[in-house]
Amino acid sequence: MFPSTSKGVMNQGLVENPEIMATSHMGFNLQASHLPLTFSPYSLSKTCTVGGEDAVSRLRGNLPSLPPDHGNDGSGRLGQSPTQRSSSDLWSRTGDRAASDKGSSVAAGEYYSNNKNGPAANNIIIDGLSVGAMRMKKVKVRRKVREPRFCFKTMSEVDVLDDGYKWRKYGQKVVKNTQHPRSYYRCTQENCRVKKRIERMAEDPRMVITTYEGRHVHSPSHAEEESQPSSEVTLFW
DNA sequence: CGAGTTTGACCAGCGC
DNA sequence: GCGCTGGTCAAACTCG
Repeated sequence: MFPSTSKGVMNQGLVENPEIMATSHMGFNLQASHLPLTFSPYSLSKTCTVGGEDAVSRLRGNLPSLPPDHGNDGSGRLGQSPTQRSSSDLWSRTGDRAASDKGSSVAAGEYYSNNKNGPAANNIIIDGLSVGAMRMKKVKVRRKVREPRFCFKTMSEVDVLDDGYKWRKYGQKVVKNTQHPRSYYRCTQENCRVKKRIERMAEDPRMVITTYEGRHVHSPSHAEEESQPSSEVTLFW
């Protein structure tokens, strides 16, 4: 479903929004209790460190959810203003199907291992963005609907991170070349089609790879009590 | 009893 | 065209 890197789709020279934009579009929220944490891309184009001892905690609750159709023209690319475009020139498009489809099992390991910084404690490293595609099944017709995707890895005992949203598991699959199954979750909020995949790295089972797909059209279920002042968030760079 | 999880089956895309 | 693989569905099951 998502173009693989091997097919060269990733290298068409297209420019996407900085991944962090997509991150905020998705209303991404992460709890500090799972540090250390490392964001990673499907492929490298740039590495940014949202440094700080409590970077993750500051992340939580401070990434605004995107209005339902903002920034997505349905073609799989995030909408960009000229201003955004200029800043995104530093970023190259990553694959639409990076961590899925053929080779994805290794993909997880390969793409993430590109991060040479390693899981530095309390540092968040974001080095890429992938715009993905997803299939939607309606009756017997599955149509492709591309959604922005964002993935990161955390060193955590637990698989499912508390990101403030409520998820419902809808599938589990053992992917090739990995001993750990990949779990599929959907946001339980009505009309919210955000999904996330969770799997453990083959190379390092302590590392949990979480891939978000889509954008939340609502606030975190408990954002009110746990969100921080928006002034603390510095996810636009 | 409702919500969430498990799990086998099914389907689509891709490579050969 | 066929086989492989990842993603999704949905019935059965579990849990509170």
